[in-house]
Amino acid sequence: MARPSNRLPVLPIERALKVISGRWKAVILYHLLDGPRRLSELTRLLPEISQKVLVQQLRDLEAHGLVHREVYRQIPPRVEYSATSLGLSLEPVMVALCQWGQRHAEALNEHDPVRDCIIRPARHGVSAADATHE
Amino acid sequence: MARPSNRLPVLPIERALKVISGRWKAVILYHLLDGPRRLSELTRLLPEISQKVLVQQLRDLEAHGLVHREVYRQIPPRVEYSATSLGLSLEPVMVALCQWGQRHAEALNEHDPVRDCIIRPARHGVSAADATHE
DNA sequence: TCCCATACGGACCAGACGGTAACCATGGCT
DNA sequence: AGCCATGGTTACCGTCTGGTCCGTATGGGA
Repeated sequence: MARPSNRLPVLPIERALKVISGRWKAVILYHLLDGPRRLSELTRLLPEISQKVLVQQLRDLEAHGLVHREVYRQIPPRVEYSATSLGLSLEPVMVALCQWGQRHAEALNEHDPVRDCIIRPARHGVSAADATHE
Repeated sequence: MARPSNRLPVLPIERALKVISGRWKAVILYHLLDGPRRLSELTRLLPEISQKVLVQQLRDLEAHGLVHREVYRQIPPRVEYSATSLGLSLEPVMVALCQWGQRHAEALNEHDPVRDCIIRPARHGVSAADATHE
């Protein structure tokens, strides 16, 4: 973890929201659910995010204990970001949020084509129970 | 509903987060789970929020279909805010967020006294199945 | 006539947040 | 010497958000 985690809200729900409601945090976390990713991988997976912002969001997630950052001293450098167990434990909550978001979209502007849920909607045989770190 | 709901993010999870992650929205919504509340009631229940900000948050919630605003033309004026069915449907998600928030608090700074969850942790005989509006 | 309660609305402001663009350090390869 | 890839960082900036303070409209009651 980077810093001793600056003061978060005391109410659990506000704390939870504060921790995951950054502009790209949910999407980033989603891409880490399947295992570690290098920064360059994430950059390629999420071209809409500038690298600076990506690093920023990752560092926030790290500071809040959701993401682990592993540096391999190689040339060229290799840095891997992975979800901690705390980060992984957020998945069901994210799924719930996603499902509610779909419901919300249907309830309001049903004319809009309902987009696929980025958070896995239903898992069959998945292997997200490995490198957990922290 | 106030406005036709300005464009929300397309990804369901981002949409959900955008809709509920205002500074006071979760807490406000919590207080509406049990039924309609007058603005003055909410002001008294949540003294830390200035009335202007309270109205602001309520109007956002209304614009996004989570809250219904009922005006009674009386003197002095009477305005009641209540959760719509869409708003009520968010409760389980908020509970999940709250539980995860507690877990997060314990995982990081367990020395801090774990605060009670503002979102009802387990309900016994509750009557939140009434005025639903929308 | 003045004051009260209710339910706002506008002016103004400071900080957080996200975004662009450019720069930097390392060491291998040619 | 110059270029490449990786993984950053720094400077700067515009917008959004929440916050304070104060004004306003209505009509009842003293």
